[in-house]
Parts: sequence; C-alpha cells; structure tokens
Amino acid sequence: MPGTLSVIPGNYSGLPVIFTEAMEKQKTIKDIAQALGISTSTVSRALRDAWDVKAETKKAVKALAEKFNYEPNRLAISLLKRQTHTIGVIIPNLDYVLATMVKGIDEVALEAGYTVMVCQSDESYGREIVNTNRLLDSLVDGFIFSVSSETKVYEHIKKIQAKKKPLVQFDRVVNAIKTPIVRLDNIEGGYQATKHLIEQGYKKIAILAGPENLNISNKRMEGFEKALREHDIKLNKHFSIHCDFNQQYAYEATRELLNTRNRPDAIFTISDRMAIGAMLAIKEKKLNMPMDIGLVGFNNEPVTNLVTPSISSVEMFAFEIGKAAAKRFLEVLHSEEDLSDQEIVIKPKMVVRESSRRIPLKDIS
Amino acid sequence: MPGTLSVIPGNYSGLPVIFTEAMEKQKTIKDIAQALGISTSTVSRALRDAWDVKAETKKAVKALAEKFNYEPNRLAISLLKRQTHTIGVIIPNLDYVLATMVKGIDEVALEAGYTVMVCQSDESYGREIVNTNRLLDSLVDGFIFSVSSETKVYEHIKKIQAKKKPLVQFDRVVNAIKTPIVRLDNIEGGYQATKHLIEQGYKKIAILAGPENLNISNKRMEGFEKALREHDIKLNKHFSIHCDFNQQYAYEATRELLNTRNRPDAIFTISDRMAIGAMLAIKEKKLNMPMDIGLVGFNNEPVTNLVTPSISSVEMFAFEIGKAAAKRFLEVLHSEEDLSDQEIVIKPKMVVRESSRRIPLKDIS
DNA sequence: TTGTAAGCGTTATCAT
DNA sequence: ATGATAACGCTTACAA
Repeated sequence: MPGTLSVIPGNYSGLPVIFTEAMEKQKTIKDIAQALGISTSTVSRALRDAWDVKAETKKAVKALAEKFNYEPNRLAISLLKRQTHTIGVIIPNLDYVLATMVKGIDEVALEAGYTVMVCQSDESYGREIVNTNRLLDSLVDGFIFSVSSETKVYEHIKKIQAKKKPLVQFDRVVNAIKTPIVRLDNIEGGYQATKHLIEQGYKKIAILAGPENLNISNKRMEGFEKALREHDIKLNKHFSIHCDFNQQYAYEATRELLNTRNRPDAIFTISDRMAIGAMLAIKEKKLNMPMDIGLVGFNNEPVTNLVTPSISSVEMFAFEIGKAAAKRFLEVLHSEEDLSDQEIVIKPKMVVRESSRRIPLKDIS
Repeated sequence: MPGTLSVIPGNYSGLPVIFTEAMEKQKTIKDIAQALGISTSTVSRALRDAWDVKAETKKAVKALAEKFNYEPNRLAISLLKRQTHTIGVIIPNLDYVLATMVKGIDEVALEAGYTVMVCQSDESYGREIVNTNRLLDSLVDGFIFSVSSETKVYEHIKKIQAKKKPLVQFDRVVNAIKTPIVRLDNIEGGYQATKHLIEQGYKKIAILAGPENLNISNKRMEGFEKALREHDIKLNKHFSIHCDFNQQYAYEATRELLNTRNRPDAIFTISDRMAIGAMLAIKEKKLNMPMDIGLVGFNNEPVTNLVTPSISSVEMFAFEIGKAAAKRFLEVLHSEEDLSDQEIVIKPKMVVRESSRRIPLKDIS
C-alpha cells in the first residue's frame, strides 16, 4: 500500500485537534519566576540546585514548583539539547522471542532513564519503512533494529546512518549494513541441534529454514551443514528447504517431505512455530516421535514443553540478547569509539526433550 | 525498588553525551531561507503549499528542500503546537493477548499518523508508575491504558486525568476511574464457558480466577455464577479460587482441588496459561479429559490448539479490542464530546475443543 | 507576495 | 547571587 507510505510532514491525521477549554495550562518556569518576582534563569538554576543560587531562593523556588505541580517540559529541553532520551526499537513482530527481547531492552533502557518506542512491522517491508521514518522524525536518539523477513533493500536503514543516529542491530541482522551487532551464534545453534540429532542415531536429517534473505536462516543452515560434514553425512539437496517463517508453511513443507519415497528420519526447524507445523504433519502421518522421526525446533519457547511429545529446542536467551542490545546501544551513544565492527555473540544451548530423545539419559537418577 | 522510582528531570542517565564531530547538522528552514535569500516564514509557507506564495518561490523552496534532504523538526512543531502526535500505551505485559491488542492499536494509530509508545510494566505496580510518568513527561498526547495485576492504587492514573490528557482504558480496566472504556464482555465470557460445561453434563464446576483486585477476574467469575444460578447449581465456595494469573499458580491450585474428597468434574480457568497449568495437574493425576474432568480456558490463544487434548477456550478478539481502543482514543482526542461514561463492549465467543466436548457434535458431517 | 517579530519552554553565556 | 538575552526550529499574526 504505497499510499500510506507518503507522509505529509507536520500534519499526519488531517483531523482537527480540539484544545479543551478546561485544559489548565501546565505551569512553566516562567510562571514560577513571575510569581516570585525573579528571573526565569534563576528559577532554572534553583531547580537544578546550582551552586550560585542563594539557599533561600532555592527553597522558595522549589516550594512553589511543588505547589504548582511543576514539571519540566521535555520537549523544550530536547529541542535545546538535541536529544530526546528516547530509543527507537524496530522489530518485525511481537511473537514470544521478540517480545522477550523487548522486555530485555526495556529493562536496561528504563534503568538508564531512556524511554523506548517500539514499532512492530508485522513482517512487512513497507511498515518497517514507515515506522523507521516515523521514529526518525520523532527524533529518537537512535535505533535498536531487527529487520523483517520481507526486507531485502536497506535504504531506510542507511538513512538512519546518514543522519548519524546511533544504530545497533540485534537478532535478525543485516551484514551488509555495518553496525554494532548483538546476536545469537546461529551457526552454533544449527550445529548443536544437528549434532544432537546425529548422536541420537538419526541419519537422514532435513532442515526447514526460513526465507533465504534472512541471515539467521542461512546461518542456522550453515551450522546444520557443518554438523553433517563433520559426521560424514552427505548433504541431500531435497532435505534443505526454505519456507516461510510460520507454522502453516512448515506444515505443508513437512507433508511434502514425508510423502517422498526417501523420507527424512529427523527434521530440524529453525523456529518452534515451524516445529509445531512439522509436528502436526508428522502426527497426521501417524509417525512416532522420536522413534520413527526426530524433531528439533529453535527458540525454546514455552510451548515446546506443552505439546506431546515435548519438543527439543535450542535456547537462544532472548531476554539476554535484548539486554545486551540495549547496553551496547547506550555504549554507542555515550562513547566516541567506533563499535561498528564489533559483534556481541550469545551462545545458544541445546535443550533435549521427548521429540528427539531416543537414547535414554543414563546419568539421571 | 523505590530507588528507581525517583527521576531527576532532564538528566536521566548521568552519563555524558558525545556530539559526534561528523554529525552533520540536519538542515533547517533557516538554511533554506538563507540559501535562497528569502525569509523563513516564506519557506515555511511554501513548504506547506500556502496559497499566498508565488508558484515560482514554492518550486525553488521545494527543490532546495529536496536537495538539502530537509525534514521538519517534529520537536519544534510539537513544542509550538503542544501536541506530539504520540500515543502512550501502558500495558501490564507482552503476552499473546496484549501483544495482539498492541498490534491492533498500532494499526489504527499508524493509519491516523500517530506514533505509539508502548511501555510494558511486567505486572509491576512500580514499573507502571515509572512508565506512566515517563510518558507523561515525554508529553504524549494521551494514553491507552491497561492496568497491571498488582495495581490497587490509582494515583498515577488520576495524574493523567489531572493533566487533562485523553485517556482510554482497555481490557483490564478500573471502574473507579471514569474514562471511556473498551473491553470484552467478561461476564458473558464467564457465562458462556460455564454454560457450555453445564450443557456437556458437568455438575461440579470449579473456577480458577485471577487476583481479586482485577476487574476481568471478578466479572468472569460473575458470569460463572450467573450460569450456575440459571441452571440451579448450588455454588460451592471451595470451587471458587482466586490465584495468581499464571501457569504455576494454576497448577498448584488445581492440584489442591483434585486432592479434595469432593473434587470438581470441570475447571474453568480465566486464562489459557492457567488452563495449561490446570492441565498439567490433571494429567499428573491421570485423569481423562473430557471424560473424568472438563477444562475450559480463556483467550483462545494458539496454544490451546497445540496441546493434547486441545483446550476449549473463550475467544476474546484481542486484535479488535486493540483497534477499537485506538479508534476510541482518537475520537476522544478529536471530539469535544465527553465519552467517559461510554463503554465499548466486545462480545466473546465460546470455542469448543476436546478438553470439554463430551457430547459429539451431530450436525457436522 | 513577502518579511518582521513574537512565541512555544528551556538552558547557557555573559553581564551586572 | 541574579538578570538579560540569545538560542533550539518552527509557525503565525501582522506589517509592508
């Protein structure tokens, strides 16, 4: 919908805005100054406990400020200081993983006195652009960014950089854009999952990856291939499938896979939602997990524990990634050092559950 | 943590902020005016296509604006106009339901040219206050609010009203605060769920409700009681349980329930997460659903379809509620009418699944 | 058709 | 210890 992309600066809605009569004006420094018969600059200094203000004056000012219910106007300060103490967060959706990451970002930002503006793009490239522009002209101090699965052109992201706004990428990152990055070690994640399946005796392992333009998709697949190579398992082209990042597509892809003559004996999906899709197809075929077929997902979402059989998955420490991203952002903002070639890489952890445990654990009582 | 509650106005982080040398100044109207040798007011008017500007001048101004990559400074405009085109959204968490509602809010807000600032309080009263204050002094144009389960005192919300900021409550609303409201018909939801259980032949129905201070909790229970009354089932005090709004507590409460001599033959939980908790306890007891015991949840989250047996649940149309809340907010903002005694009430819909279907459907082929 | 000037609320520089 | 003034970037009477 290209129509919605064009934004008329300054007049977004077209609707009239009513200034309610009753709306009592918020008191300002000027009001205090007037009431006290002193100048605004003195008030300003008194309020901020400047050393060169008489104690007496300070007390009077503060008392009146209290009484007036005075609150400084952030807008005015922001305009003057050219910083809004606001972080723009662009994310592709609000699913479990991203929501968890946002919580992490939130926590750190709050602590540091920053407010977070979260814009979710619904995996739409167009909305991502709109959101970026909105936040850009809301004058956020910078961005913490995770691209949508649809995004293949990065002009809007480059625009952030052109405006010299601090920018940190997290989770779904674009390597073509040089910024500080906080992400999972996705190769390792794919590797761990696949290695685990191999160790459980699975020989014909398929992978359901996300769209090809998505970095995390390719990296997890890279880890998958690495594990196969290390164990001298030949790569079967038909077992490497790119499909859309959701349950339905994973279901369909799995159905096709299971209908081939030489069907896989294990499936690794790069998200838990996809694992659920795969599981539905597997159940439909009346195949037994983990005996007939193994299944491993990714993200370690709560749902993996709720289904039967429970689904093995790769824990990605979403909350930690969020926190790290926010911390890194604050560092970028407050340091002169160029951190744009630095990556913070979080190690994933394989969590084994019923869907892929053929060999019982011996060392558990 | 009362420490984090105190905010020093204007200096939140204490950290220094570096103005990068390379940071090329964003061009302003003044720059254009200077370059063209005309006044800023003419530029301002030209940019906004005022009638009283010569076509020629307009063209020149616009061309240069383009070339300069000019973008109006929202902060300055906001300061002048006293409105930020920003909506503050306060929510207790980012779980499925709220995330879905946020999507709805987002969609409407985006369309209307508003940017949304979402602050999630993690069910913490303290964080809710901090967030409210932050947004308040970020000068959002108003609030769309849903209280945390911990919130029992409403001074921070009253503060919003004292500042005459438009305020719409949605989903988890507080009746003590008089505002426009958008919510589910929770009584009806509780009623539908319970009536369904009764119709399936369950006689001893328990309810796991959330905390008592939560409106939705009490309303759903009210519906529950209404259905029982209508069917002449006596209320058993021990079957009405208030527990915390999460899986763990629901699990524990259910365990206790099932260990009583006269255990219930059906459980209605007012959220799906709680239903999951209940289900775990039921499975642990090796009771069969729906035969030995029936289970109905609330929210109709995707997970209800993924577990075995699938869980019956009450669909609450979260996305629609979000959209309606945003629409109502815009109405409040743009109209002089007082809408604060109006409620928009969305009707829920019972979705029957395996966990409570004892009587097979006849009219399905 | 264009320019001047005041103002939004604050801070900072320089006088006094 | 305090005040006057300019500045942040923009809009808008009002004057020209």
